[in-house]
Amino acid sequence: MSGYAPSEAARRSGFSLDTLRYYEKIGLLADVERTAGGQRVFTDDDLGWLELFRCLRDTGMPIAQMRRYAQLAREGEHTVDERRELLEQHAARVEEQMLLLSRQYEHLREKIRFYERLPGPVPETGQPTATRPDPAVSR
Amino acid sequence: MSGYAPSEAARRSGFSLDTLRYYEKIGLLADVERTAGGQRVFTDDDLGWLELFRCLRDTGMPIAQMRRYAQLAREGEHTVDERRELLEQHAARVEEQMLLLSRQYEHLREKIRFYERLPGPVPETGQPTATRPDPAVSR
DNA sequence: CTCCAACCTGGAGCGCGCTCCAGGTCAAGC
DNA sequence: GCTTGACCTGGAGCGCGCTCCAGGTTGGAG
Repeated sequence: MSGYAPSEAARRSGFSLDTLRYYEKIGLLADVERTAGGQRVFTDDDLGWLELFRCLRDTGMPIAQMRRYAQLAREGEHTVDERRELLEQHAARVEEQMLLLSRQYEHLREKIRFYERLPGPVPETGQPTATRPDPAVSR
Repeated sequence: MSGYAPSEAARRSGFSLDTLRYYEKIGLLADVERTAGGQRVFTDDDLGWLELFRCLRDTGMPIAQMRRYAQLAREGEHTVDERRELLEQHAARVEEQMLLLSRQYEHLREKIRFYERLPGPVPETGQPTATRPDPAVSR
């Protein structure tokens, strides 16, 4: 139920072996267990952390902040407020990010719609088209 | 109505002067006009391109692809199909990106909700909590 | 016991997208 | 005409997040 070889941990977490080692080196993962011979053994708890890191990474949190979070968590219960705060601020940034992304996605779609309205290799007509063909469309 | 000094173009586009020069250097912006003395003069058309680049950049398109797009556009009307294709494929990637982002945002929210349910500095109870406190939550 | 694939370490290198710098030129205001 | 701040160029440097490498060790299968 617990105790995964590095390759297995990589497979399950979706991070590369190198990344797992890197995360440990910079102090994201701390106290990863070892065999007598020094090979890493990842626990379910480690995998839980990795899942969290993936979430934070996918949402664009810089590593320095993840480190801070992990550090706080290791310091104990008295840091829960700060941890929640950190996550909430991050969530707020993610919301902005999603908003921007969907706005820009709409622009992109608009631009594509323009291309679809082109019937074929007909010279672009209408619109105060500039000398260079392309933009002027999305405005 | 047309003809902006570099600083003005930077202000309007939101890109830094260095970035504008960089974009020209690598061939994103081509044929930027110059004064007799060699200083750049940006047109409305240039600003249109910059707006497009911002859209593509904000949605995560790598510069190499933007370059390709700009190149195609410069080649003329016979590349419209390829350009549309390029944008459509990009839009598809953006959709995936938005999906991933909102999924991970939900995880984040879930995690925050966990913190909010903590009444105070009470030891975490319930759940098969691991030795290390923090993750195990978001699973 | 032997083999070999998986693992270890410290440190160098990389790809991206800028950003900064030195040393020189331009041009608008006085 | 002079000053001064905006601009020019080529090229080096940077911050991030890995990724790769050399050279050595471990440990399970046969």
